[in-house]
Amino acid sequence: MQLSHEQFRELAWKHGMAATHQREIIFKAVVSAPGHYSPEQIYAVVKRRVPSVSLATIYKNLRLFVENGLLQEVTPHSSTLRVDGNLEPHHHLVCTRCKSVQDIAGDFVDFKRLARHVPGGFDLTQPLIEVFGLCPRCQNRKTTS
Amino acid sequence: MQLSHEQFRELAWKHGMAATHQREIIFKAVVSAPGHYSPEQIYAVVKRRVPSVSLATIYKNLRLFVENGLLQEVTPHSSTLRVDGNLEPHHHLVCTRCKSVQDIAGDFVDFKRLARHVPGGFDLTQPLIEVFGLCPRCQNRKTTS
DNA sequence: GTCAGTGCAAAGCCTTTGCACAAAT
DNA sequence: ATTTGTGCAAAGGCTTTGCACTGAC
Repeated sequence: MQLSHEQFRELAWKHGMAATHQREIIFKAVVSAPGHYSPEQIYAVVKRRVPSVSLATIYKNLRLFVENGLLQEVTPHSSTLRVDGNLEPHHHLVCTRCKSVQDIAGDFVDFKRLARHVPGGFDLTQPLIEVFGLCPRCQNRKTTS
Repeated sequence: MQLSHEQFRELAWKHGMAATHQREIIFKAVVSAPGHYSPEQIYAVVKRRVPSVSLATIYKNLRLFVENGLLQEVTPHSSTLRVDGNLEPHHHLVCTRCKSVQDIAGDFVDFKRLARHVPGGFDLTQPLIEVFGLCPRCQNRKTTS
């Protein structure tokens, strides 16, 4: 995705964020190409253009972007280890905001079609599927909290 | 799930693990009821029956169970923050073992059916779906590494 | 001029590791 | 007897926080 300076300013203002130089570089670093980036990777890229930038600034801004819905996390999950006490095949419904997880059943996935989009050799014999959304509680909390 | 002492021993042996007392209590603590448990939670439960147990033992065994396929992680993901440079709606295909993530497209999800299984009020307006499996590389690595 | 953002260093969690002792095979 | 597991304490990695300075509005 390509974004002009003006477009970024508007986007930032729309979400009540100041349009700082660092912030713009960070955002562009993430969306300039599809990919799944770690804070360190983004730090390295941003540092080329803003050598004084700190990793803490990267973290603060990524978090802000995610909270405001400008970016998505690859893993909208709690980052702590959880193991599943349910050994039956089932799927998960996860709240993007509060990270709560509940089990869901149901055959809403067309595995034949899915198989067509999955690269050859990828093993889906025990498929677990996670669906992300916003739980009722979190919808009622104002956007930026 | 209920499991007899004998059943656990067999299960352990089948995977080349010694059937220790702690290990059995830990496993049963996880599978005795469906739920998504943190190591701390399991620690608390196990400690009631084996007061000398340490948190490190919980971690070591949970990891072992997951590696051997006796348990599933709720989040079979890298635990570090990643943001997505792809702002278009898309889904993820994640390798349970090496945690690699790739984008997949395709309409393999029946959202009407899905909606039927999702509790009322859960917002799926921007659904992100993650499908877990084993990538070709990881299939070729032997099970216990 | 005011308020929000940045950068630094320090603190905080969660998780893993190394090692001596204990238990399982 | 040998091998594998346990428990402790210490180390490690990733992420957040507090605070003075800087820059946006």
